[in-house]
Amino acid sequence: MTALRYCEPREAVAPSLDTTPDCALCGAFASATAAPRSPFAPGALLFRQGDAVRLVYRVLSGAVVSYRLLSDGRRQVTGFHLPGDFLGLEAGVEHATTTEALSRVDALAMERTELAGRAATDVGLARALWQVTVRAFRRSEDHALILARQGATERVAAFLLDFAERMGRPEIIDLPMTRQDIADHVGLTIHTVSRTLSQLQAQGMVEARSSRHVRLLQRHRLEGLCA
Amino acid sequence: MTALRYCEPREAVAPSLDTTPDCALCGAFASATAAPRSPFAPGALLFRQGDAVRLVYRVLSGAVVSYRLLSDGRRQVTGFHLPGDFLGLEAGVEHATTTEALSRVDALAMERTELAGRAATDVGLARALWQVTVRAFRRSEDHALILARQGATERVAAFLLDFAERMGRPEIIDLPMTRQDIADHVGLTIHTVSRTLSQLQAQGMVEARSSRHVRLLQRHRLEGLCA
DNA sequence: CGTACCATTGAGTTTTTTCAACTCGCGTGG
DNA sequence: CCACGCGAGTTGAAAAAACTCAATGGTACG
Repeated sequence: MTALRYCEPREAVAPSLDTTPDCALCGAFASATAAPRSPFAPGALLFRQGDAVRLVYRVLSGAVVSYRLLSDGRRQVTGFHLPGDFLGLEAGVEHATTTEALSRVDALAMERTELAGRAATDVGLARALWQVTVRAFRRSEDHALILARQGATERVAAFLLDFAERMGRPEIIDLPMTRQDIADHVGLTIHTVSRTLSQLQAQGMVEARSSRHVRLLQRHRLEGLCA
Repeated sequence: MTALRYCEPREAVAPSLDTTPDCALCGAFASATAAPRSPFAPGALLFRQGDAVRLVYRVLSGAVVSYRLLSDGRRQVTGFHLPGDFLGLEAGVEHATTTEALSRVDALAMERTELAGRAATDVGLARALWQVTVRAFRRSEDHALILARQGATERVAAFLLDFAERMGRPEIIDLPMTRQDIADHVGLTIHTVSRTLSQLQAQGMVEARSSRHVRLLQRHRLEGLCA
């Protein structure tokens, strides 16, 4: 069940300073005085950039996108969130991103104050919060590296591989986001993303069954691109 | 005194979920069974990418650069560290970066196991560790945004402003790193960085007294570039 | 004073963006 | 049922941005 992914991390990101894997956060959400929120419809906002952090979430189903809007209207997609992911933990007192449901989304909610209160007495929970943040940091640095140093082909390939990995390496990946979302995530225009996908398909690495369903035909070649 | 910067953060990055500013980490380093390490000479490595995390540091003086080497020889500078900064806290069991002294560097060292042990019983310390990581995460996301969406001029301007800010906004900023270091940080080539600086100078926003000493003449115009 | 490293600058090339046109799929309303 | 419109996606051609290659200039240090 992918909802438990962060309790059994398959990423090679080890916990910080100590090595205790930890599911305290999952437990906190499970036992929280939090109702499973009524599901979010596609396009619904879980929270907005600048909002005070009241609730934090754990995604149960569906997909979510987080982004920041720039003053000149450009948009930076900071990440996509899948079942098992936590939302809002790495925020300050204000949310740094707007977070929007891409599909129908079920999530567990928890009061930030309740979580903070528990962490103040529960060292295991405090450590878990830290670990989630460390993972988010690592993910962000990996992403920065791609943005700083890779061309369009590498960026798109890396995105596809990463997303497939997080989906559990299915035969065909079902992309819940638009090309624009991808472009705003990997720092390209929608045109370049589209062209690049067409090129990957022409080279036989990928098959686009429809624009939202992509089959990865030659994972090793894609991985080679991300050197 | 800049060495206490992280105890009195001037960044607008608030602590996570709760608002307690916290200097538990400073205290931990101050009272650690850690010798102030003999200073590092310029070019000396504090640790290497892939090393097990044995010691974590707090910089007292000098400047430090952290970077990751890619398989194809390219290099991504993840950040520069100044007095007051902590090094190695956001790492997993292995360091994700190589960290190198740019100048003569004095630092306090602490055993990772000692810090982890204290954090296991000291909730305040655990929270401080989390907050430092949250800040690193925010910094990384801000950086990713620049890399994803900004042109050369904006990148260089943002770098100069950020560095000046961290130095305490001196009249003239003294860059401890080479052009190559800057280029590898902002995701450009050394040539583009150099050209861009020349342009900023031609436009009167900056004065290069020498290649390592830059005076910011029109901060507002530079800030305008980073819109 | 020469060597080595860092930095700057110019010229040509590559990559990506921009601008524009066109296609596809899908739902709505005539 | 079909025409229409709309948003999403694709593709081509021209323009802009950044990179590569190459040469030159500057500075520190032996």
